[in-house]
Amino acid sequence: MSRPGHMQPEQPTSVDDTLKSAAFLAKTLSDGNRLRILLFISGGRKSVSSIVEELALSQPLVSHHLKELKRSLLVKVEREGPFIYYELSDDRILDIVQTLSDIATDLLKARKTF
Amino acid sequence: MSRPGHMQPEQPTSVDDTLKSAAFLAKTLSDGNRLRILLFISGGRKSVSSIVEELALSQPLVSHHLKELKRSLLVKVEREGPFIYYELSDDRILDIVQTLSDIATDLLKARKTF
DNA sequence: TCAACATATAAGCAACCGTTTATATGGTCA
DNA sequence: TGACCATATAAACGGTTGCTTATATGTTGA
Repeated sequence: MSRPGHMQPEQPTSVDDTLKSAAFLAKTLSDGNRLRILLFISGGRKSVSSIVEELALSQPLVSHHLKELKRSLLVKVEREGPFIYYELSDDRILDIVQTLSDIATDLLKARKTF
Repeated sequence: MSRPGHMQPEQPTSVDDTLKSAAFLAKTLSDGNRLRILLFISGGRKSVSSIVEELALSQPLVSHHLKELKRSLLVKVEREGPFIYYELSDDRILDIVQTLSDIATDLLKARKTF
């Protein structure tokens, strides 16, 4: 059966819906500080305070960006005593950041060459 | 030699500068209509009016988005008579859009499962 | 030169974003 | 309980974004 009783009915997902989701993810990646945070926590789960120290950003600003990353499901959160650890939820995000960097570098280089 | 006389001096590019460029590209990808335009012109160079027709968007809106795509160097432009054709400048953009879509789909599926 | 077409630009607007400053929440340990 | 630490939230701000409506620019063919 394609729809067992205990599952939610699967609403058909249009191409446009998927593109909207992709655009939503891209928006989350569209801030330099958020990319720095993503790269930093890609080295293993990190507490908020360690991010604040490493990236030299204010604590509320880091909290705000982490909230955005969580909202787009790009990070997983774990509480451990008074500390809260953030972790990358999908490593393919790193590939995307890397490819975006490569493309940006190439496009700029090609423009200067003209 | 690392710096022949006819070349511009290469200013050192920091990791943060590269991340900023990547973030800038991501911002251009952060709108559903721009992604639709990119996918459409990935099938070969397209005139503005054909984009307007295919995507059912207003002509000024399409022009506006094309300007953004051009500003971030993601498209190349060619005039031919009264028509202006836009073309993808780097096919890796398609991989990125595809991967973003995949990740978005997986993250949403994983969330519903919990 | 003029009309018709293809595209770009300008002005305006509600909504959103990144950041700062200030304050609240929640956990730990004495 | 209360002081202390880690983190989150709220409010306010200037700046940006996506879109619409209206107008301008530029090309073609008569």
